[in-house]
Amino acid sequence: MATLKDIAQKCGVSTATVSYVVNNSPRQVLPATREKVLKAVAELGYQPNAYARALKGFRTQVIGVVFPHVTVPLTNVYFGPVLEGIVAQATERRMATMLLTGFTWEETEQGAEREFSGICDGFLLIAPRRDSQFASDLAKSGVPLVSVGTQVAEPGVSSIDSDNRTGGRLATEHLLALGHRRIAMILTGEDVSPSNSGKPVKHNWSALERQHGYWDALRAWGMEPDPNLTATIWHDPVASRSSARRLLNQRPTAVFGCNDGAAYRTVEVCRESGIRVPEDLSVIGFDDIANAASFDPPLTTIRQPIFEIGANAVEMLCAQIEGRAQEVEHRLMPVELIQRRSTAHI
Amino acid sequence: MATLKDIAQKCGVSTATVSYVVNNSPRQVLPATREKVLKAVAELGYQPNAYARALKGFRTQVIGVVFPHVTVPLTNVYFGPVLEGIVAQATERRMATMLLTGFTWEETEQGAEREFSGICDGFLLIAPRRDSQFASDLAKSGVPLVSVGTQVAEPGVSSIDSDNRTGGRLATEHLLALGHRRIAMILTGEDVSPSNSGKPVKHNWSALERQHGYWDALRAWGMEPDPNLTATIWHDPVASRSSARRLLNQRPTAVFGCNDGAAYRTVEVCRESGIRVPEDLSVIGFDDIANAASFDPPLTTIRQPIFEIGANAVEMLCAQIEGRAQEVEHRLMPVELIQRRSTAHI
DNA sequence: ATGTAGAATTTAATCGATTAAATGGCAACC
DNA sequence: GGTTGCCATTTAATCGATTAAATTCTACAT
Repeated sequence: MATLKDIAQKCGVSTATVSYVVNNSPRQVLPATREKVLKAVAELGYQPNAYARALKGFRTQVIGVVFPHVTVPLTNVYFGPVLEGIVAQATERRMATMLLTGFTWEETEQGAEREFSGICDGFLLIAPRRDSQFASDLAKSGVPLVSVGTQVAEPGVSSIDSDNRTGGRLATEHLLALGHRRIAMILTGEDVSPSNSGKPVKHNWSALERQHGYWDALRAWGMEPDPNLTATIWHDPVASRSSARRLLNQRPTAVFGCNDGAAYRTVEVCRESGIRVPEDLSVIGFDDIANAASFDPPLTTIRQPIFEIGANAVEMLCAQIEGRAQEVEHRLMPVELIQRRSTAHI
Repeated sequence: MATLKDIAQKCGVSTATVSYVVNNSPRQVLPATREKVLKAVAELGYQPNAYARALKGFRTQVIGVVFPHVTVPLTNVYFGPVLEGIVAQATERRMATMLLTGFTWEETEQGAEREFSGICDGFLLIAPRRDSQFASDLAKSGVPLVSVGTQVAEPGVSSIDSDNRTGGRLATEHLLALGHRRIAMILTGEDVSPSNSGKPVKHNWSALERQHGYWDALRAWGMEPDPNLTATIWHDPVASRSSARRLLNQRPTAVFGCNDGAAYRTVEVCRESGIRVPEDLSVIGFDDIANAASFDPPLTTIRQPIFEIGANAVEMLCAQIEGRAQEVEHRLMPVELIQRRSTAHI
């Protein structure tokens, strides 16, 4: 690899002069000299060393995306489009995206901090939950940081998410307007398998927000949420099914799944039990993932702008990186009811 | 951010000593000194500056994945799992994955080279075609590089791919064994829209390899490929459909789609034209993407181990990076016929 | 007391850039 | 001729690490 020095030697000038030419510095450089240097640069295929530059405090043009690989694989219906949005927006700004991940959340945080903290101009945190040591550390050291999909506990960390609470309300109001009164909700969470039954369930932040919206709607219609009409499912398919079945035994007339996957699994359980959707039970989801429209029946759901969330996250992060001083911001992206055929009048 | 110097000052030792402790150098360091340094490191939350280290020739533990964003979006059925495999294997090796992309292939190559060439220990190239300036440049400068899914034209560049030619043969033999004789093939390519009709079609490397396998099988059965039984489709859905229709007018009894998407689109065109699959026409795909089994009808296809391709690519790249000297290697991953219901005896 | 081996630590060069400050050269003006 | 001022260029410090070489210190034998 050719260095500044090589160019300088070849041209018989100092490295400073070469640097001025290469960086288009406002310094005066004789046109003849500039010419000579540019020629040598082209000939030797010189590329400035990114590390040396970064050492002098330049931006590296790299965004770190921190996420746990196990719970949120890339092909995930949520994470995939978010990453698409991130990469598209980063590309637009000529930045690269670095994926920082581990097989558990703890490993992810440690790895990101230990190995790569110096390399990125800023970080996007796709944390499944509110508590994050990494977020606290970064926030304290003033490194630009935006949390995606979760408002982390650490104050002072900006975040972006869809307006889950409004979405939860919209979904529930839709069911209420269709005449439903016994409306159940299915949450998702972690570590709730039977083997772990003692410990408290750790729900995803977004699921809890959506539940708040669900409660809001019920209360606005003068109803109090019935704890028996809420169930949690998780990655274990067997346990999830039995949990769903238990819920259906409570005879709800409608189910609000906190995401399309949960809704779809409910539909599957219904099919096995001979419950028709939407005739016997209305089901509404959340997300409007790519194939929600081709479900059988096509799924009524709340659409959230997943791609735009990723793009906005990059935009917010760049604002921080470039020091366009900002208050802490919790940006909420609008959601929208998409009516299809899995919900019907009672 | 705390630096080596800060630690050194706090402990009243030189930076060299701190460096030795931090790096567990074989140098002798008094246990008391070591203790003192480690304590300061913990207290100040010191992290070595990755750039300074890299400048001294250390590995950065970053793999660059170079791909054009437009043609191969992340949620793509092929690219998604490949990237999964890459990230999983990289994570296993405590490396990070940097996504280097642009909106066109040219932009991608320029960007990767211009901005980030110094940052990565090596590169994975997911090039859609054989000719790549970037690959040539990297190969010449000796930067570790593995091409994924394409054998680039530049000699000396290792590659990994599934055994497309064997797969093409397997698919065709399957159809021949079912009694089919008029077997059509659908390729995919770029820049073949009507507005671009003058220029030659640029087919994907993998599609062409599969076509070779198709020819191999036909010839082994004493048949000469009929050019009228080959069509190309591309991103433009309208033009693609008319191309598929033209092909069907040639009355094949079976169609080999060079990937599952192509096969599926053929099935759709058949449905519109009242052609039943597999009764009137057998259709076989390639890839075995995640939902090939839930197609209607479930798609017979050639499975390629997409995830493992990504993982193997990282392994090959790391071998290069670590100097475990290798010949140039073109690794071919095994493929497998998956029989489902879209193909039938004539 | 002196010399010396070996352990512990420090000094200083280095990686490849950037950039403030110093320098050199040249023309214009009194 | 000598001074001034400006332009072009170079010198040298700097970023934060690593590490060969130099140095200091300790302990022990003679």
